[in-house]
Amino acid sequence: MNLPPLVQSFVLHFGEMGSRWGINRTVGQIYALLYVTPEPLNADQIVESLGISRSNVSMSLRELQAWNLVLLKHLPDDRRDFFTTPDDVWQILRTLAEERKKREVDPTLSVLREILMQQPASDAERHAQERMAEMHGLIERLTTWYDDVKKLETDRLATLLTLGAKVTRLLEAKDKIVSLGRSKRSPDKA
Amino acid sequence: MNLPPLVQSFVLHFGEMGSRWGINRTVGQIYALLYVTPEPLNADQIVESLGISRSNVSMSLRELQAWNLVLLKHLPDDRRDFFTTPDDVWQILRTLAEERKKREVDPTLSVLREILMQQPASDAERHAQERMAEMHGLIERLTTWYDDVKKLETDRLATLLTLGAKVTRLLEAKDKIVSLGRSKRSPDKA
DNA sequence: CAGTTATTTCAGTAATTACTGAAATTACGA
DNA sequence: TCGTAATTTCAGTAATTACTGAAATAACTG
Repeated sequence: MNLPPLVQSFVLHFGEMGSRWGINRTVGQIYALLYVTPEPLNADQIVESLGISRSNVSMSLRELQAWNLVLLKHLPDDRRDFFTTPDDVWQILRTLAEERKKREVDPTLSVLREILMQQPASDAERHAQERMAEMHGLIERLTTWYDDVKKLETDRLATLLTLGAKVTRLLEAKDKIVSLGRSKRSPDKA
Repeated sequence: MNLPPLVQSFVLHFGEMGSRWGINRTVGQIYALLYVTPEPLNADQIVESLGISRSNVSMSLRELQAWNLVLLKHLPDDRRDFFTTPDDVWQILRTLAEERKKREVDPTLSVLREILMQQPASDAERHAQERMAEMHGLIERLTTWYDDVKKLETDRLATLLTLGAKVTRLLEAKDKIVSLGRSKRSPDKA
């Protein structure tokens, strides 16, 4: 591997983290390299930079494409494939969230749904189904929220993030106003 | 493996998903089993239920404990260890988020910080640092938000989730009120 | 079309990770 | 203290995953 020291640290770190993130070392390294490099790179440049086999680069790029984490570019008068990552880190975040959901959450959601359709044949199964229903309920809530939030334009999403838990204060305020209005017109029965 | 069919489906699914979630098959299966079983189980019961070796169970329980996903219980007049999962799925979610952040995000954050401290020695390094700064900024924003939100009590968190993107409407309303107030007193210069 | 370059595929091998059984350790109870 | 039950450790092996090099395929060019 022959890279500027700062780049190398970054690339090696992504390689090490790869396994924790559900990708492998090479995939992590290639992603990191593309991310910090200003111009798109072709496969041979990656081979050169990371000191790995051509076939490994080919397979890893395919993997990164499956994750939608990489863009294929073509330069004029050059028939080689060049690759980069999207510039916008928010877009990267969205892609990452979408793909992880698809791989890590959706399959479980559908298995849970399937099991919950069945008739329990014992107390054990009845109890198990109850627990699965709780899990299913939580996951559904989370994914509904996610589907909702992912539609926001980036600057609104950023606002939402910055606001964080402060939103609840806003909610409290709203509650007060609402209950105030209600108490004027028709006070709570409880 | 000798389990009621519904339980078995669930357990096998968690086993299969294990690798995608960064845990292994056995750990996933044990977790699933404990999650749906009403009473705490001891190691031998797990061996029995899943048909795996005693030592594997021991190691996997240790792993689950490292994740804080499992509770150790003791029954009176029985010196064996019994295990369950917490009842509250929201609590489980919090633990999961915390542990994944610790393992998957924090190390990268600290590597980024370290690299960003260094003096770039070339244009390539300068550009790479800019990209890393973008990534660092985004991750910091996300973790700040997370630190903020995780402090909320569960019902507030649930409200926030249910509200989802609708919050932005509330924000728009607030913006209007604020800008209205401002325009009365001292209109924008821009 | 033949020759050249770029990319992919895939069988074999290397590296890593998961699991087992036997032995060691720990924690009691008589 | 000795014996027994519970748990852990760990060396060896099995299973899985990652990677390579050679061969095949695809995409162009003259």
